[in-house]
Amino acid sequence: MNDRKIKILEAIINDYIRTAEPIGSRTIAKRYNFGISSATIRNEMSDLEDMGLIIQPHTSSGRVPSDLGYRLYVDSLMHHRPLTEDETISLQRMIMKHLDRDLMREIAKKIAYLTQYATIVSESAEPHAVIKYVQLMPIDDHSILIIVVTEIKSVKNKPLNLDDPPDYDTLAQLARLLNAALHNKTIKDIDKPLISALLAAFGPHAHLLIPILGVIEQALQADNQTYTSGVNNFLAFPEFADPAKVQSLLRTIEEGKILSAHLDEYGKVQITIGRENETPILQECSVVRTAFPIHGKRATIGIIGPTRMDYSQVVSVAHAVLTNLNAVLTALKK
Amino acid sequence: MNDRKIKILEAIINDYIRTAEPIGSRTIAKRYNFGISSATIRNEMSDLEDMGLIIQPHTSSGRVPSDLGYRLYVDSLMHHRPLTEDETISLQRMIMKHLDRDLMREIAKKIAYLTQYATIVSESAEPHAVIKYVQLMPIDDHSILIIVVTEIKSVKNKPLNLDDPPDYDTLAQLARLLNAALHNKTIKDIDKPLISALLAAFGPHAHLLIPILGVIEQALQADNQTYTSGVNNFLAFPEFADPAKVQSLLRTIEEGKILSAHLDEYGKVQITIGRENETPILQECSVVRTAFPIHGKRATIGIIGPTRMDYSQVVSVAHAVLTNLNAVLTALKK
DNA sequence: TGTTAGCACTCTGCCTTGTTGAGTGCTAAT
DNA sequence: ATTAGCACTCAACAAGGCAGAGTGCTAACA
Repeated sequence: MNDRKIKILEAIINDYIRTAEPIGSRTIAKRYNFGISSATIRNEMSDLEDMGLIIQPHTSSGRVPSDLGYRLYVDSLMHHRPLTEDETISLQRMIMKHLDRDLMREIAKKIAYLTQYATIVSESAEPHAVIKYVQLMPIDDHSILIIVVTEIKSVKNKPLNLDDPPDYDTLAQLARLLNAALHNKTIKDIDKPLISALLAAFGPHAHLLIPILGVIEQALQADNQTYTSGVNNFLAFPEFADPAKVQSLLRTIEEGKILSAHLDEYGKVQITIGRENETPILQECSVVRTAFPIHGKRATIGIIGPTRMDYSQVVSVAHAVLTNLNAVLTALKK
Repeated sequence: MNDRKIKILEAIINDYIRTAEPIGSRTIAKRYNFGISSATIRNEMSDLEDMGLIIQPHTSSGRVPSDLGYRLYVDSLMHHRPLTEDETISLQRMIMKHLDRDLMREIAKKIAYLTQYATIVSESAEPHAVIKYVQLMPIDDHSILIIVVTEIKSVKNKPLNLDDPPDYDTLAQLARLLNAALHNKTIKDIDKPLISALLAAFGPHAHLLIPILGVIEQALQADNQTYTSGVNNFLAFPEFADPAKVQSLLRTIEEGKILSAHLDEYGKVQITIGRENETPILQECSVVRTAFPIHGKRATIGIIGPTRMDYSQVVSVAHAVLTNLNAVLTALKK
């Protein structure tokens, strides 16, 4: 594996990412001034093919990078390509504007716009989320509001209609009981003995406990809000000319299967290329995934394109989102 | 316009909805036993074409319904086709299960599943929404929670970090001030004089007012949550074999332009066919729209397919959703 | 007068065939 | 080790030809 082979492989990958056409030896000889003839390149390409890094779709065509080729490129050849200043500013503005409203949706939009690939962003509860605080308060003569605060800034509430709701002070008393019992508990900690104890403590208001526990469960549950943007881009890729393929891909995306493979680490960017994906239709795609914590929840980003995706750009955009989010969040904490 | 023409038009529309292939006179003569020959049908078809109800894509092909033809069909010929019992039960279960969680998303899914057409469901604030109740409460030593209840069951809340938050009683006092000033007010009623008055009343806690008003504004704002399902179905329609067309359609759907034409009446089902739509790409589609009030908000449904869509089925499904929602909601009110 | 059989004509879709061009592998010369 | 040259392969495209579905028109018929 000499330096020349690397150069040729890079040339093939770069050109193929742009054109989606198999690259021939003559094309490389002309486009790049490596100072070697097409015949030499042919020989090197033959070697690269033996190594499994490139593939010949049919006997007399140019070469196309293989999954393994992309893997090598992604792991050691690829360059980082930072966003322009304008892009960065616009990204930061968007984050600040939507920090507590529609952030996931807007991130999906932004990434799809920047990369021109389909993007999924999903927000779900931390699996180890704990209850911070429960509050009950009267809304009007016939209803009360149940409020559950899980992690800092993550709040769930639900109104409850009652014929004869307890008064303010009674509700405060009940809330005190709940907080004493449930503070820093996870969903698993709420077991039968605990519920029995609470029922007893609630006394004449025991009937309130079930809806309250329901809201708590909802608040702790992973409810997996998912936002998608830019799926239309798939229709422009020649490798997805077959409508049946796109249809099955869109269905897979809609079902949210892309983000099911769980990332453990926050802030890392993970790439799965072609066959490395488990879902059949995704084996013709590459997925760039990353995750970050926000508002006590866990957000996951997935960017999906053909294996011929512009990894360098996509990874740069993903990093940009992570770092700028971080910057805004830490700036706010001060 | 005799009875026989109607029959023939219906035959053409029904067959074309199924097959997407132009229908010839011989086909009709064979498939339907109207007791007339293909030549007679040809004459009638020629008349129908003169009336603008059907179209001949090219000189020697069968006929295809025109937008006008579909309009006639939809307005006077179409039959209602009720859901099966199983479908109704499953629909009702879904509604009850998701009544206060992900209802819009699930409705979109359900309709897309039942009709096999792309479905958009969007939820937005009523333009005349009023403030019902504002509440402030402490979360912990460094933050308070702002809660705004707009219509019954529509609640918005936001935590606010503070160095030195007021205590429980002070907050209650401030909330009382807010409620006195804002009860049953709309966003437009919150003008400068009102804000000045509140600022004065808040005294040393005036700095809390701005974030509070921000949350109120957010609660009253139309935030237009939109859910989409079943877009992949478009790829199966032969009239959308052109990827560029589908791409532009998907983009239009993603941008949420489908529901921009506002329906005034709740509970009505409105159909726009082909050229009746304003958006260019939608002129090859038909859109079935309806709206209903829920949780004090306004929900809008849009079902999109080719002009050759199965109107009868789509309209029936739309009605089914409306009536079953109504049934569940009124049942709960008791 | 409305209906129908028959015929000539038209147009699309599909299949076949031939041609072009890009690309390869191999061999022999440098 | 590199390169020029050559024979070979294969996809993509265009051109031609055929089959089939469908029409409009005319003439015959009830």
